[in-house]
Amino acid sequence: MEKLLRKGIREAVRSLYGADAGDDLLQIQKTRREFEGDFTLVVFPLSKISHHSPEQTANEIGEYLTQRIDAISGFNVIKGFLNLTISPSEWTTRLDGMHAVSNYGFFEPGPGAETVVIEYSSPNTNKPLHLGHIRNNLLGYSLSRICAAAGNNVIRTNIVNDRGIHICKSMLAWQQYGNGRTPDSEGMKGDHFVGDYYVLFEKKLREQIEPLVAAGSTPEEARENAPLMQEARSLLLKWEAGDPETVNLWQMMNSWVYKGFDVTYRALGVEFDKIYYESDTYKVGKEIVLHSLEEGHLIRREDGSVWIDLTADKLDQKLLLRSDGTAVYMTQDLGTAVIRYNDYHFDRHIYVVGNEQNYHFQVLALTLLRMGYEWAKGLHHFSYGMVELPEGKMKSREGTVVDADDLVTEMIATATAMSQELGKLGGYSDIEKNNICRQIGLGALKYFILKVDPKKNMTFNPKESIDFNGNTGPFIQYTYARIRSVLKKAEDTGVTFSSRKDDNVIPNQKEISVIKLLNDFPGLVREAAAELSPALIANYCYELAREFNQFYHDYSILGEEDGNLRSFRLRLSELTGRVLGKALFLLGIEAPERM
RNA sequence: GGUUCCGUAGCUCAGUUGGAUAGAGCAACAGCCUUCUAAGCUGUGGGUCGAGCGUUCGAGUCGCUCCGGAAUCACCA
Repeated sequence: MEKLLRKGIREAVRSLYGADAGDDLLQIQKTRREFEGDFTLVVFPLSKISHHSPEQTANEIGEYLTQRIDAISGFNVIKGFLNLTISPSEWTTRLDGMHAVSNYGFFEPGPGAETVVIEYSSPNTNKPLHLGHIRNNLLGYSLSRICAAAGNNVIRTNIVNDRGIHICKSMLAWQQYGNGRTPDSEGMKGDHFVGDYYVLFEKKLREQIEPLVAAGSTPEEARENAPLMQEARSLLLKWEAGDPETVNLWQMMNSWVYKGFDVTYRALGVEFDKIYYESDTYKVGKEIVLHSLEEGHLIRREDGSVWIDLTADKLDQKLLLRSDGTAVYMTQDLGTAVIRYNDYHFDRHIYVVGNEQNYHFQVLALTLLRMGYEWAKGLHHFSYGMVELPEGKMKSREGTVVDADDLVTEMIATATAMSQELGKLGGYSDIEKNNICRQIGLGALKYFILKVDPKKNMTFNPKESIDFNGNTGPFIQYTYARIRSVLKKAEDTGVTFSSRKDDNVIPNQKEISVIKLLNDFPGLVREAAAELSPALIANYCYELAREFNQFYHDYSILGEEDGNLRSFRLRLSELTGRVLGKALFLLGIEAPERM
């Protein structure tokens, strides 16, 4: 539609003023609600070409377009704004066209499609997932669907941080205080079980630190010298040396954690195509660093540590290998990136990681480039903001961390309670009810998180439960369910609707508003992929649902006597439902048939 | 201190490559179920877009300065 306008306006300018108008001069936007019209041309930039006043220019162009283009039925000019009205029959034609496309709004990967690797989740295996991880997982998963819908080949991947001193801490605590207990023996999820030992380690460590500080040590010294810390370090050395007993313990505890993570991932509805483990990739990272050192890209200091000097790029020197030869965080990320490139030859690699690591990813990409990996230009840090509580950051010390499993459980419980209170889902089996309430509770949570601009920090107030009314996931799900319900009733009562356009249907303003939004959907999918913004999709869902609900409220669909009009409204409703379903799909939100 | 990000209604958030009188939801108040699902629809009140200066026909949006908040600058991850 915009293309058509753009072409027409360019012709008008050429014919009227004998000049070519570049794209930057043709500013077309949707007409604001308070004015009459569908599309607005901002004429100010063109008055330089026309050498007439903005008003006169607008009138001349409007006149030209109305006469030459059938789809444009009228225009009005307010100041420098040319408001164009699209003829109602053009809208029914558009609806017909959209309705006929089977996978409307989604694009197949063409010959030139990019391969995009998306890394998200990236958990440590010493703690269960919390609200911060939920934001990460939901963003990553949604991005993967959006990028795929825009026609890219997407690989969803995860890097599990399964080694390092933090893992050794929970291992040590279990060794010393576990008495052979297991998640099974305690009836606990494995990640929570292991996480408790990590917390226990910190508690016992603090008990050891206190007397040392009282005896005159600085807190830093005391921490380093505490017996538990020493033991944790020696456990890490044993692990790196491949000590069988340590490795066995590590494998056993990690397997507990993975079992727990699987449950959480399944509950959240996220998936991966390929999972990498830091315990594999750090070795490759070390090789790459040593190789690059030989090639002269890096610096070896006297103590044996290896660094890269990025001061020329206004960054610092960065450690890549410790003096004892062991790997740091950066080392394994270098290795992971190289392995992934070898695995997939990606065009782009998107890291979904919090903004606290902005510096890290700047260094990562630059380092790989210095090492000669040109593809590192395709690395992109998708940096999202923290989830904060009203009091500020979540602190595990103060027990204010919002646990992922707990939150999901609560959301479903709230959905269930609300459903009961509203007297919904009569006649459904318990299994069906539970499934729908699960979809709604998760829909509320996911939408709540995804509607916010990813790069901003967001606030979550545990005391106020997430809304189910207004601009929420359930609102959109509800709109979808309503539409499905109408379509089901149509089917049950034998009302059919043709997919072909009827010329004599003149849509009303509400209907046109909905069609306009439906018309935006494919462009929106592309834009969301380009901007990497699930929030765009979420806000679109809301707008579409709201617009449809107004139409639904004001007009009858099945009760319409005029068969052509009824058929048109059914087509409109069906496509709206389809688009809402697809948009929710892009957010990783399920759409219930009834609620 | 350096770098990066954020600041919009009481609260949570939208606001397109700079366009018209800055929008939603929640909360508050007032209405609408005999009719396809009221988790809905309609209305009322609520704003110095952190502050100032600049760029321009036009600034919430771009630039500079300042104020406030966050992150980061580890032989942690």
